[in-house]
Amino acid sequence: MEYTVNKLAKLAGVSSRTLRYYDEIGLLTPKRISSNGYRIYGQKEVDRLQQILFYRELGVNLDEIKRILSEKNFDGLSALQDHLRGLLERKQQLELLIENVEKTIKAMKGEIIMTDKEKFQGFLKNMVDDNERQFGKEIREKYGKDAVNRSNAKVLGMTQEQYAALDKLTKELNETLKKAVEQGDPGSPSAQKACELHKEWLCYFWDNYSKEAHIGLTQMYVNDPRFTEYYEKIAPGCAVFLRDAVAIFCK
Amino acid sequence: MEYTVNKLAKLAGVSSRTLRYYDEIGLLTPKRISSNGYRIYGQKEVDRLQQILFYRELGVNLDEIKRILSEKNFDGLSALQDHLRGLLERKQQLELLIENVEKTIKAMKGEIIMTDKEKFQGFLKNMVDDNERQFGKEIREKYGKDAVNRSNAKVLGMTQEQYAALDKLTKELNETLKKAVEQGDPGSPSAQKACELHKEWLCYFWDNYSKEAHIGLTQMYVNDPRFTEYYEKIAPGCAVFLRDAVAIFCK
DNA sequence: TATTGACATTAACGCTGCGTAATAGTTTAC
DNA sequence: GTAAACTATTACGCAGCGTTAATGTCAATA
Repeated sequence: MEYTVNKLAKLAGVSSRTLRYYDEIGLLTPKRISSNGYRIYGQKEVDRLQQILFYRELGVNLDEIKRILSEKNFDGLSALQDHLRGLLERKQQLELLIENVEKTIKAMKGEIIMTDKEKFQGFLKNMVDDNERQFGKEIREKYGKDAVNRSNAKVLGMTQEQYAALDKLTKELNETLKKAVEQGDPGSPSAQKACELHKEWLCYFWDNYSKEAHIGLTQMYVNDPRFTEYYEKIAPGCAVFLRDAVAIFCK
Repeated sequence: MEYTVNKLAKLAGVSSRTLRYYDEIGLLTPKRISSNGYRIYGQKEVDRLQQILFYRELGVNLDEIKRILSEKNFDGLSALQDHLRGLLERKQQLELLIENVEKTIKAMKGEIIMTDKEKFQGFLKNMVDDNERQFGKEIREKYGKDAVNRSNAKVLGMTQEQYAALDKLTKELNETLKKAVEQGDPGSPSAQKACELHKEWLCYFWDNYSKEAHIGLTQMYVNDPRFTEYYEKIAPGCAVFLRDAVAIFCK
C-alpha cells in the first residue's frame, strides 16, 4: 500500500503540512519521490509515523524523537524517564505559579471586601446622619445611639466590640503609618509597629495570615493604582513605604 | 530620577534587550528620547515596569498585560481569574500527560522485566543443558531434576507452582494467539480468549491491572520494534492483531 | 479536448519573548 | 587622544507547524 501526503495525513490524523515538515527536518522521509515530484510513503513509513506520533503525544519534542528512533539500541524507557523528569519539573513550576496567582487573587479579594466594607460604612454613616438630621433625636430616643451602632455592626457581620476595635485599630494604623512615612525609614521602630498593626488589621479580613501573603498584598498596594491611591491619601509614598517596611517586618 | 536602559534594566533585574522590546511593542515607552537618541525613563516608567513584571511573574503574556494596564477600570482581579483558569487547564493537561507517560513507563518496565526473565530462563536452560552434557546424570542423581527446576524457579523469585503455571500459561497464550491470528478476526472468540489469557499473563508481572494499561501496552507492542519483533515470531502481524483484539476486549 | 476541481509542489512569513550577534555612533575615564 | 563602556538599529534564531501565495499535475466531466 502506497500513500501520497494527504492520504497518509488523513490516515494518521495529521496535516499534510506536518508531513512535509517532518520530511524537511528529516524525521520522516518518503519511501520515494514519484516522477511528478509527489511524496510517496509506504508501510514502513506509516509504522514510523505511528511511532513518531506515539512519542509526540507524550510531549517529546521532535529532535528527541528523532534521536530515540535513530538509536539502534532504542532505549525508549530511559528517554521517557528523562522526559518524565522534565514534565514533573514543569508541573512543579506550574503549581508554584498557580499558588502565587491564587494568593494574589485572595489578597485582591481581601482588599475588595475591605473597600466594600468601607464604602458600606460610609453609606451607613450617611444614613445615620440623614436620619439624625431628619428625625433629630427621635431615633436616638427610640433605640439609643448605641443601638444604631449595634445595628450597623450587625449588618457588617461583626459584634460591636469587634467593630469598635477595628475602627480604633484602623485609626491607630493610619496614624502610625503616617508618622513612620514622615520619618522615612522603613526599618524604624515606628514603621515596624505600623507593620504589626497592619498585620492585626489584616486578620480582621483574612482567615489565615501568612508572611508571603502579607508581602504579596503590600506589593499589590504598589502595583494596583486603585490601592495605591487609597494609601496615598494617608501619606505620599505610603504604599511603597509600607511594602518596604513589611518586607523587613516579614524577614 | 532618570534612567537609561541599562540603569533601569539593572534596577528591575531584566535585560536591556527586554526594555527595547517592550518599547518596540509599545508596552513600556520611555518618558522621552534624549538628543543623542538614548531612551530615558522616569519614575512613572519604573512603576509601570514594576507592574508589568508583577504580572509577567504570574505568567500573564505581554499582550494581556498591555490590555490590563491600559484599561481604565483596571480589573486586575478578573483578569487574574481568567488567567488562573488557563493555568489550571494547562495543569490538568500536564497531569494527564504525566499519567500517560508513567503508564507507558510502567508498561515498558513490565515488558523489560519479562524479557529479562526470558533471557534468564534461556540462560538457565543452557546452563542446565551444559551441566547435563558435562556431568550426565550426576546432577540429577544428586538433586533430582525437580530440584534443579526448583532452584531455577527460586532464582526467579517464584514458587515452582507459579513458575510452572506461568510457563503453561505462556504456551497456551502463544498457541491461542497464533490460531486467532490465522483466523484473522480480532473480534473472534479465540482472539478474545487470547486477550483473557494475555490479561492473566500480565498479572504475573503487574501489581495492578487496568484496561487502559492493557490497551497502552499492546499499543506499545506495535510501536516498539523490539516488542513487535518478539510477537512477530509467534505469527506475522501478531502485534497489530493483539492490539486490535485487546481494544475490543477492553471496550 | 478543453476545462474544472482536487490534489501536489516550493517558498515564505507569522507566532512568543526575547538572546545574540553585527555594525556603528556617543559618552566617559584615564 | 584614545580606549572602554555605553547607546542605537537591524535582523536572525528558537519550535512546530498554520497559513497564504504562486504554480504544476491528475482525473473526470461538458
